[in-house]
Amino acid sequence: MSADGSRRKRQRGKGDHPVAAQPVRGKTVKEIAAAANVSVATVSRALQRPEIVSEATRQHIQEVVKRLGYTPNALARNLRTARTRLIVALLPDIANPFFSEVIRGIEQVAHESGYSVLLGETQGSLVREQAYADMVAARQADGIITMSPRVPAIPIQGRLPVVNACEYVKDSQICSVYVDNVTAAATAVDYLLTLGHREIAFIAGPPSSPICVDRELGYQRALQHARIAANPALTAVGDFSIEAGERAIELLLSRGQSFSAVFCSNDEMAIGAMRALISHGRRVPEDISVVGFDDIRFARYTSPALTTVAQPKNALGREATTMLIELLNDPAVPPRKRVLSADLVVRGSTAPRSPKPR
Amino acid sequence: MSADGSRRKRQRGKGDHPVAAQPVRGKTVKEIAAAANVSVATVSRALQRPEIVSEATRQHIQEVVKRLGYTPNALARNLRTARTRLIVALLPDIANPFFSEVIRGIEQVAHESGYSVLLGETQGSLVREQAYADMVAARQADGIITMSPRVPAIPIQGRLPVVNACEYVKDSQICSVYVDNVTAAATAVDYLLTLGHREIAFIAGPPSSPICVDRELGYQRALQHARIAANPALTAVGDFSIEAGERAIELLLSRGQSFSAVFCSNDEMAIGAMRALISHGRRVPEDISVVGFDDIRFARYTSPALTTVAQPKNALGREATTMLIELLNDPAVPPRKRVLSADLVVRGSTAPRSPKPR
DNA sequence: CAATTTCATGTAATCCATTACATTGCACCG
DNA sequence: CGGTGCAATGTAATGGATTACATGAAATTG
Repeated sequence: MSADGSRRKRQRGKGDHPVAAQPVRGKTVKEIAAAANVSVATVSRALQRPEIVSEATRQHIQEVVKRLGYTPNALARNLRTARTRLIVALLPDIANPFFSEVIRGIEQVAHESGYSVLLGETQGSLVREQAYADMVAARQADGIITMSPRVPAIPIQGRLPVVNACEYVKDSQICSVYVDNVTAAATAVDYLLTLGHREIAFIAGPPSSPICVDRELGYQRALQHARIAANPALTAVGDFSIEAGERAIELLLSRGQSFSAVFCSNDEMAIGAMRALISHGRRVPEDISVVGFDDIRFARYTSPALTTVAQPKNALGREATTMLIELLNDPAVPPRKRVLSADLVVRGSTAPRSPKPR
Repeated sequence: MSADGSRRKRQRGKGDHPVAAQPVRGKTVKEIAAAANVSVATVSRALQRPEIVSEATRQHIQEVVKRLGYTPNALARNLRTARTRLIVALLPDIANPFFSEVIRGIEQVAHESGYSVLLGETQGSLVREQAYADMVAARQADGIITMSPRVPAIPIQGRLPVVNACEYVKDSQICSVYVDNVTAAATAVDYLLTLGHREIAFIAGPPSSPICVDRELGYQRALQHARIAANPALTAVGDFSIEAGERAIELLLSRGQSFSAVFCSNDEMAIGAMRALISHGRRVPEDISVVGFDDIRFARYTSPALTTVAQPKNALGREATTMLIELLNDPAVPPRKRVLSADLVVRGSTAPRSPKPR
C-alpha cells in the first residue's frame, strides 16, 4: 500500500504551513532496554531514581544509554507525569533593560528549584500574551510570570498558576510582587522639592498600567503635601520609550509653561527627555533637573548620570518566582501581594533650583 | 545496595525538589466527544482540519469545546506528531540591547510560518546552552537559533536543527548568518584614518568569539593599508560590558601611549570608554574620537551620540529563522553561511584629529 | 438500477515514558 | 524447614491526541 507513500491525497487547508517530511524519531526506552537486556521499567528507573536499581544494572544501563546516545522523550514523560518543570516568563519588551535584571532573579530562583525558564516576548500584545498563556492550558508549561498589568485567561480548573511581577492587577486572587510606586514616586518628587523646585513637570506612563497611575499619584501627593497646586499643563503622557520622552518634552515646552524639574515614569523616557532638553538649549541639571524611575543599567552612563528611583529588580524576580513555585507545589496557598520598597539614587541629573529660572 | 535504608518508602535522591501533590489534569478529547455525542476522531478533526468535518458537526463540536473550556493537550499532540512548532532562541545576555532587535526579526519570521519562539538566556554558560539544546533532543522544541559562537551537542541522528545567528562557527555543516566583520571593522577604522587619526586604539572583545577576531583583523588590515605599524600597546581586551570599556581605557591611558581615537568592538564598551575618557578630562570627540560596533538603540542617545557600525539586526534574525525553518521542512537542504553587510553610522563621537594632540 | 465514488464518521493502533502491581529470589527468623 | 520481608526486576496499564483503516450512507455514473 502506498508504494510511493509520499503525497497521497494530502489535502490541506489554505492557512496551513508547509509540513516537514521528516518524522525523525529518536531512540526509545524500548531500544535501550533491549540493548541492555533489561525491561523498560528498569531503564526508566535507572534514569529517574538510580538509587532503587542495583549498582551493576545501573552502571550497565548508563553505559548503554551513553553509548547509544539516548535522551528520554520529554513529551512522553511530561504527558505521563503531568508536570513540565518549565516556567514561562512574559516580558512586554526585551529591549527594555529594566526587565533583564528581573529575569536574572527569576532564573536564579527557578534553577535553584529545578525549573527551567523560557521567555516570551509579548510586545504588549494581548494576543501574544494569550498565546503563551495557552501553553499552560496545553500543559506545555507549569506556570507563568507576567510582567504586564494583565492576567491572561487560562481555561483550567483551580488556581491559575500565574504570578504578576513588577506590575499588579486588582484581582485579589492573583499573586503579585511590585514596589510601592506611590511612595517611591513621592520620594523622588520630595527630593526635587527639597532642592527648591516648585514647578515640577511629570511625564506619565501608559494609564492602562496601575503602577503608572500609582506613580502619578505619588507625584500629586508630594505636591499636595508641599501645598503646590497641581498644574495639568505640566503633565505629558508617554509609552515608556526614549522617543516618547523626547516628544513629551517637546509638548511641555510648546505649552510655554515654565518648569525647573521633570519627573519621568521610567528611565528611558528620562533619557529621551534629557536629550530633548539639551537639544533645546536647556542644561541638565543647571537649568532643569531630571529624575527617572527604574534605575536601568544605562542610567549610570548617561551624561549627566541619571538620578532615578531604583527598583529592586533582582528581588522582584526572585520573589515572584518563589511565589509561583510555592503555588505550583501547593495550589492551596493563599494568594498574596508582596510590596517591596524602592530607593532614590541621586546622581548628576538633579541640582538645586537655580536662582534665575528659564 | 542502600545499606543505609533509613527512610524506607518514598526514599528520594538528595538533589530532589519537592513534588507537587497536584496532578490536576484537564479535559480530554474523550470528554468532549462524549459531550458532543461523536467519536474522538471527529473531535480531533473538527479542531485540526475543520474543512473535512460536516458543517453541522463542526459547529456543534466547537460549541461544546467552548462551553466546556477545552484546550487540547499539546504534549500528547506533539508526542504523536513529533513536531512542536516551537523554536528556542539562545541569547547570551538579555541585558545586551543588541539582541533585542535580532529577536524581533526572529519572531516575525517564526510567526509568519506558524512557529512560536521561546528565549533562553544562557549568560554565556555552556551548561545553560546545553540544557536548552537538550530540549530539542527531548523533543520539546523543533530547532534552535543560537547567538553564541558555539553549537551545543544534540544527540540526534541527522542534521542538527541549529542555526547560528550573529556569530558563526567553523563547522561547515552549521548554517550561519552574520555580517562581514572584517570589512565592517576596516570601514570604521578607515573612516578614522580619513579624519586624520594615526594613533588608533582598539578595544577588542572576547577572543573566543570568531567575530571578535574578525573585528580585530579588520582593524589591523585597515592600519596596514595605511602603512601604519600595529602597536600592541594600543590594544586592550574587554568582555563587551560597559565596565570593560571603562577598564580598557584606564589600561590604555596607564600605558602612557598617546592616541587620538578608539575603535571598540561593541557599543557598550564604547559607552564605557567615552565615560572613562570624559572622567579623565579628555573631551569626546575634540580630543579623542570613539567608534563603536552594533548600533544599539542607546548609541543614538549618548552624548555625544555614538558613531558606530550598524549591524542589520532585524535582517540577521529574519534570515536565521528563515534558514532554520527551511532546514526543519527539509533536512536535506545544504548548509550555508550567509554574510550580510554592515554600515558605518556617523554621529557625534568622531571628529577630525585635532592639531594639538593630548 | 447496479456499480463506483465520495463523504462523514467511527474503531483502534500508535507515539514514548512512567509506575502500580506482580513476580522472583534470597536472607533471616523462630 | 516453612514463613516473612525485602530488594530487584518485570508486565502491563496509563496519560491524551492523532490518524490509518474500516464502515455505512449518499451521490454519481454508465
